[in-house]
Amino acid sequence: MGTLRPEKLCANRKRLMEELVMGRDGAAQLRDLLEKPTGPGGSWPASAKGLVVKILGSFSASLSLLKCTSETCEVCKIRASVRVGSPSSGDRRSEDSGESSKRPAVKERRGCYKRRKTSDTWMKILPTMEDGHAWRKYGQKEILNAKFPRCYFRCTHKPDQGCLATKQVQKLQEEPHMYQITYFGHHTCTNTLKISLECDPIKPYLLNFESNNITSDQDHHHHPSYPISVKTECNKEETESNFSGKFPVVAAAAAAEPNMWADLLAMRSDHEDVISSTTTTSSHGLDMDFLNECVDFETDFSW
DNA sequence: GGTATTTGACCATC
DNA sequence: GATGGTCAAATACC
Repeated sequence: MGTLRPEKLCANRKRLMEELVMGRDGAAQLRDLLEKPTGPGGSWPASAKGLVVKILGSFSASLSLLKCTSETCEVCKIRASVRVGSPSSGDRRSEDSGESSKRPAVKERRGCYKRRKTSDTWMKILPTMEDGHAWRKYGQKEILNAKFPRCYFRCTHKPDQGCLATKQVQKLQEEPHMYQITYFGHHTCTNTLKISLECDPIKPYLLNFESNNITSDQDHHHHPSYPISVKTECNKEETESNFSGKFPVVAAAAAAEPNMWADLLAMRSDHEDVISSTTTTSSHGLDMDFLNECVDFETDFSW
């Protein structure tokens, strides 16, 4: 796989963010207008009607962008394959033979060999390779046409709990501070669920997730009420009830879908310049308005 | 001494 | 034969 720049991963994603920001700004303006006295005869001013059209347009555009199937978008390609893929047995040979059957008739060139993306495969681009799980490195390879080697990790709990989750981590060639992380399989091991906001200024939006008595990610989806603690400042921890009281949507979504959050936060970093000029930011640097909006939006959209 | 990482070798795939 | 993924012995670290 060649090296990917985040902005090349999906130009539509960037546009999606811009459309969502426009929609949010429009809604805010509309709210301000609606708080003012209505015009003669009790009718809303023409500017309010124009804003409604603008907002509807933004959200329509956003929805169509979410249907992105761009050939240049690796994320979309992987997700598309995930949607059509069937659960794999974990047998690499059978997986690869399955991929061959879907491949175009044109034989791929050498160096284009890729591990099959199954229903348990997804990719992220993040400023850190930390994701709250314990991984053990088992290999590293120089990859053709890639500046940085690819590192191979498997779950630390594979020997004792048989957890088959693995991941591959590779620095992006043109953005060495970003990591392309490809996950294979879900964790079936048990560990502790904790969400902490890193205080490292280099990665101010990172959330760490550790599950507590969770038997699988599937269970995690079905029971979004696992104990969660959220560190909003260094060495200061908030209880789940405190946090969920302040940010109920964030807490629920974090419990329900940690992977989505990593995606979301990476996306947020990409668009920080756009967001920061239009939204409020909490004391620890995490833009809760933005997160809440994204959560509201994303929870209605299943990949 | 136990655990994690490194790295060359092996194997499957193309 | 080239490439990517994994294994496993050697090494490093705590």
